[in-house]
Amino acid sequence: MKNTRDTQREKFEAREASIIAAASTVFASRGVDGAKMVDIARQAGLAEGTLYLYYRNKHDLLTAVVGNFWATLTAGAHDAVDPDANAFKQLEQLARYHLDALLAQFELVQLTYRARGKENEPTQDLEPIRGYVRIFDRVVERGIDRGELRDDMTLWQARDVFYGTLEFSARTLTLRGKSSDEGVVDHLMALLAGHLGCQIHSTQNGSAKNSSAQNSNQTATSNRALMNKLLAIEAQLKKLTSEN
Amino acid sequence: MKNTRDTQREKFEAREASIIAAASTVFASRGVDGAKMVDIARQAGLAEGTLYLYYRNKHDLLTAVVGNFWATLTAGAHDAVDPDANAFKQLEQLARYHLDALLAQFELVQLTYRARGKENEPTQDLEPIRGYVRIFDRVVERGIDRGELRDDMTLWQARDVFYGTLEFSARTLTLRGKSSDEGVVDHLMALLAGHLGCQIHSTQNGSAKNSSAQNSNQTATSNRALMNKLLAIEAQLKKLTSEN
DNA sequence: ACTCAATTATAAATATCACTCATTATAATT
DNA sequence: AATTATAATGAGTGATATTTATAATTGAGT
Repeated sequence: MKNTRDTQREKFEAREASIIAAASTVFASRGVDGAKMVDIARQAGLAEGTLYLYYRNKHDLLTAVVGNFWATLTAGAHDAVDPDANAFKQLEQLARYHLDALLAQFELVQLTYRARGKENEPTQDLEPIRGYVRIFDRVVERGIDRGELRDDMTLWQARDVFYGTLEFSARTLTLRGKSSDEGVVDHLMALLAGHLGCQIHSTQNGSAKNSSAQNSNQTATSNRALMNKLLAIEAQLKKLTSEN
Repeated sequence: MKNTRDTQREKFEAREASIIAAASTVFASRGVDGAKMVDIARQAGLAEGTLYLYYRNKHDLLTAVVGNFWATLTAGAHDAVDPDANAFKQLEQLARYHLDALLAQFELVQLTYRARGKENEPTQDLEPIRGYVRIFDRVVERGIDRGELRDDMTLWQARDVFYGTLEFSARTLTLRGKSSDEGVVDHLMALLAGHLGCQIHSTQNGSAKNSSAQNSNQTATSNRALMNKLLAIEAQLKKLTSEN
């Protein structure tokens, strides 16, 4: 019932996978320009021409490698994020996972830039990256629904802060030869907590103005905000004691 | 007194500049792989072989183009930042200038990634970028000295947030075909203001331990915990007052 | 003004790969 | 076993980065 047809498919996909694996290591170690198609073929145990039965050209192969990389990351990210945690915890988990992954395989991240040639087809090639980014989006959207994150944020801007910061940090850490976090995630989370955090839902704190995106962050989790809160409480306490 | 020696140098540098100019346009329009050395040579009014008297190979030429780009940006940035403004204003000016520059010449930014082959020589090729980044550093350091920014921040982390966010935003905006700011700078500045802003000097909030670079961000995160505790207390208080 | 050496420019020659295709090997079907 | 269909191969082919042998240019010293 499944005999030949499926066996063929399996064989095909196995070979496809072995090509991707071979190409990944060769691209990562020698760089795109340094990677010769013959080398990749040999590494995968194939003749040069055979490669072209599976991938139209070098660029397509690169695209496949990059896509595979991000797809793998996506799978890992799902495991890394605890579905029962609150939005901040989830973002922190995602950030930590992301940074670790970048540090571990920075060469493959670099390849991503080669796969996007110019400003062109936003079709298939970017799809796996989109899927990866969507994880962030879902966490944030869920956080907003639950009232844990402010609902007036601009999603894509938050996204760029998140991924932009982490990627640049990864580059810096890689250049310095560090392979550890160095507090980057804590730093980023503190930054985001102050800005994306939602005070509106958790309190009845009647400062009506903080729905305006521009200046609400000033009130965020800063020491000043804490002090204000303390002063408010102190005032209430005073009122209470004098009433008694 | 300056006769031949200087004249030669001038001639040499003029030709060098014309090569860079030609290469910049060809690289930017056709991409690195699409750019043929012959085309660049012709564009610069030279024969193919002559190029190699000025630059060892295509990659060196690319590096020179990229270096020139960042050097130009550096010059522009100096003009864009008002030396008399406060640190926040300066950062905002720098951010706006940077984002505009990226949007205007995103192709050249992309080239930067090609010039950095692998994790290699942090020698000459990165130098102009370093110079550019140093502008940010100086603004921040000056802000700290003047007490406008907190002195317990980690400079390189702030830098990565700043440039990482702006570059990713530029990419997003470019992909969407927007050429305007779209509030990105405002957003970023609000974010940084909340986190880099100095309350220590304006208040006497004596958290003496935050001079240690490593766990200062922990303190920032625990502000959130503090706030939560405060909110809980406030709620209890409210209940108390309403019961009376 | 004229050599001569050094420098600078040139285009033809070479080397390197990505990619094609005619041929061979393998598997499926009868 | 014979025949057909499918997959794999590696010796070409062409494009182009880089080299190099040759030519032009320059400028100092006479």
